[in-house]
Amino acid sequence: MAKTAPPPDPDTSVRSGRRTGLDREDVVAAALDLVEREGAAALTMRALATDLGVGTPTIYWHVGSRDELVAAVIGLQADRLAEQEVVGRTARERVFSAARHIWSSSIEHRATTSLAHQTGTTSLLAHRLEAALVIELEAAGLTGQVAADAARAILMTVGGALVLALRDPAGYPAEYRPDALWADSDAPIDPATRAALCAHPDLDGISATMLQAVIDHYVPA
Amino acid sequence: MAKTAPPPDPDTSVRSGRRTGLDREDVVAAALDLVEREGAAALTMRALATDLGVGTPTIYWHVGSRDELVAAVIGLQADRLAEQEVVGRTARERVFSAARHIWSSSIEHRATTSLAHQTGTTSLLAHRLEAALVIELEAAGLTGQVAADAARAILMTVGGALVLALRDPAGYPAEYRPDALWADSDAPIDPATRAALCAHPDLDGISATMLQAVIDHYVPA
DNA sequence: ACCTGAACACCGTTCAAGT
DNA sequence: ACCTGAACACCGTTCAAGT
Repeated sequence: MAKTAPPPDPDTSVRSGRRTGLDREDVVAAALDLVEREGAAALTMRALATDLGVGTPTIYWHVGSRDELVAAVIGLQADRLAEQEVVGRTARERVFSAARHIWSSSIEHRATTSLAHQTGTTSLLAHRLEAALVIELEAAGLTGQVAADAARAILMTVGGALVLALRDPAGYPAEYRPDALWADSDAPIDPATRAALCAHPDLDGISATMLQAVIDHYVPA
Repeated sequence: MAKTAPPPDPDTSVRSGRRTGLDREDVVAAALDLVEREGAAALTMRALATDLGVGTPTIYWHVGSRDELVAAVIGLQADRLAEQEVVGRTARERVFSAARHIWSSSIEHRATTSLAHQTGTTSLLAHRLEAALVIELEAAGLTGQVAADAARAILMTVGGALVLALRDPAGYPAEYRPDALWADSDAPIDPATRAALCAHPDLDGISATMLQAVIDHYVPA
């Protein structure tokens, strides 16, 4: 539903000579595509330029710098996520729905989420969904500081689960992986507990449970 | 209380000629010091080599690669954090104390925490304090899956607050800062709520409140 | 206004060569 | 065993120059 730019003048869209008919919008979309395809680390100015068939300085002309490009990419992704519809009949159900959208879309587009995470632009990525959350909270009767606190508490719950979900065990040496740490730990811990700590956690389930608890605490039934 | 290496042979400690008397331990300690002093981004192999007065390849000889160096740095910081003592009389108080250690030390050493965050080694940084948490949970009567779930829920709560606390507003363009996003947002939100969302959140307070709620949920009184 | 080739100062990493 | 100088292939960024 995002407003799409009208097609450029046919004469300039014929990419003869130096004009490529490239738009800032095109550059940002290609960057997001690159991240989703090949991961956050693959987003280099040169790789993006190659994808678009232009020289590297062209990217700079359109977006200014890599930091601005990243911000624009995260912003675009945020726009796309904002299309998701909040469902549910009760206030609690609808708040839960909005919060779960943040969780599931972050997992689904984990490369982009990681990019936001690494660059500290998470608030930008979450902002639209956060707004949806606040609207539902207000519909449930919360306003002012209480609504803001509730929104933050919910965001913290989702964000905390994402920190655990998005860390890449393949990213660092094997002896530093969580399961190896617990297996090798000399802490006086019960074997059953140790086994549970080594196992792959059900983050989706824990996250949902905590989310429900936080929402029940803030939103009246 | 970490075992310190005995002083090297006096003859080799005289840094004449090629021997520098440098240890892997020294390299990692200098790297951690560099991060704490100048931030996560300042940790480059060349800067570290300059700090230590050696050539860059020397760093590689001692630590292998930058990824391994980062893992070792985070591990060293984890060891230092582990010295903090858990206090409190009741089980809930002690679990709360252990969890707050994770929060406060992460804030206090935010540069190192950011480094762990960016490189996906958070689990490594938190592991020792996590172990302390599990020990207190077991002392409170939880074992196996329940203890592991409780530990994860507590970690998620702390981690979520850290995501919000550690993002650097100066890092990206002004128009993408959280307060600007809320001020410019066209979402139908009550002015009082909007103002509360623009204001600097009391993360320390929210974090403590949520932590207490999670602990009360898992740990019997 | 839009785009390029060529260069700058960085980065992680390697490797033959020294002692 | 430990350390170096020099190089490699990358990176973000800039800039004079083109149309």
